[in-house]
Amino acid sequence: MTQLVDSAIAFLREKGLRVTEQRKAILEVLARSDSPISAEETYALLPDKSCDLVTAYRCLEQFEKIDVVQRGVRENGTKVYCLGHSHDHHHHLTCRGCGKTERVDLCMAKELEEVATGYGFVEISHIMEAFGLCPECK
Amino acid sequence: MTQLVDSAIAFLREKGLRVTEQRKAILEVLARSDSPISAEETYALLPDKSCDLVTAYRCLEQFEKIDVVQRGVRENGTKVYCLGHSHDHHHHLTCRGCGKTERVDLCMAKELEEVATGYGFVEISHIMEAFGLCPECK
DNA sequence: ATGAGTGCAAATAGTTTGCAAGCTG
DNA sequence: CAGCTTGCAAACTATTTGCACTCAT
Repeated sequence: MTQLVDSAIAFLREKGLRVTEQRKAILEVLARSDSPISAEETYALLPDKSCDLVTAYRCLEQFEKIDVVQRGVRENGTKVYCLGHSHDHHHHLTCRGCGKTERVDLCMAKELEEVATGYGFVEISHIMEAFGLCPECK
Repeated sequence: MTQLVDSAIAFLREKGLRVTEQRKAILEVLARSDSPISAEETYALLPDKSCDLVTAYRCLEQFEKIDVVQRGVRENGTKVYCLGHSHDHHHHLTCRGCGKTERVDLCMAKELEEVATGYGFVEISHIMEAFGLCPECK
């Protein structure tokens, strides 16, 4: 748990980002969450308002840039984040009813890369999210 | 071109939705666009404000429900729509620079369905979008 | 004629920006 | 002590909702 946070913090330093209490708190929250969460949710989970909502947005954005977190989207477009480098790239299956999330280790990054290269595109990224109703909600 | 719109209109009737000038105009715009567009963009492309922006939102939502259009998301979370049934399911590769879009016929719906079923999930849907820089923008 | 559909105004959710003050390296 | 970070307020974008009116069926 703290293991994850510690290595993330080390990573911030490496990348020249400053390590503040706020950032540590945000990383803790992400480490504790077993599913991707939005900036607002991250903020809500912070122990007694460790930082401003705006700061949560800004940090998550920074974290994504240096690849300390991975970004996803909800069915409604909300951006969500989870701790982890892109070499641990994976996706999620989210319940439309209760929000319960399962990790999905399927990915077609390679195939996409090929198709994209065929069109002459570079710097390919992708978003993939699956939604459904979990056993309890159906 | 009108072919697509006509069959879409027929589909609305089948599903019990009413066929209005506004809906026809929206379908025309979608048929004319070669890439998925947002509700705002659809609205902007309507010949001299054929309907209100809100109506565009509401119609696109309805259209998606009856499966006359397919919904996607931009990298920033904006919802986008393109004409077409889910049996013609496909994805897109969008340029981060100019917005140019290419169709991608890759899809892992089947694999996702399997994994999801394994977790006991039902009514699976998914979102997948790829982004990159096109030859002109790189 | 009746309820689905529309327009207008206003509310909401999620996110971004400007700027002065604070803290890290 | 320079400048990255933060907080607060405010702006913004995308989308939704309430309600009276209209029109397709």
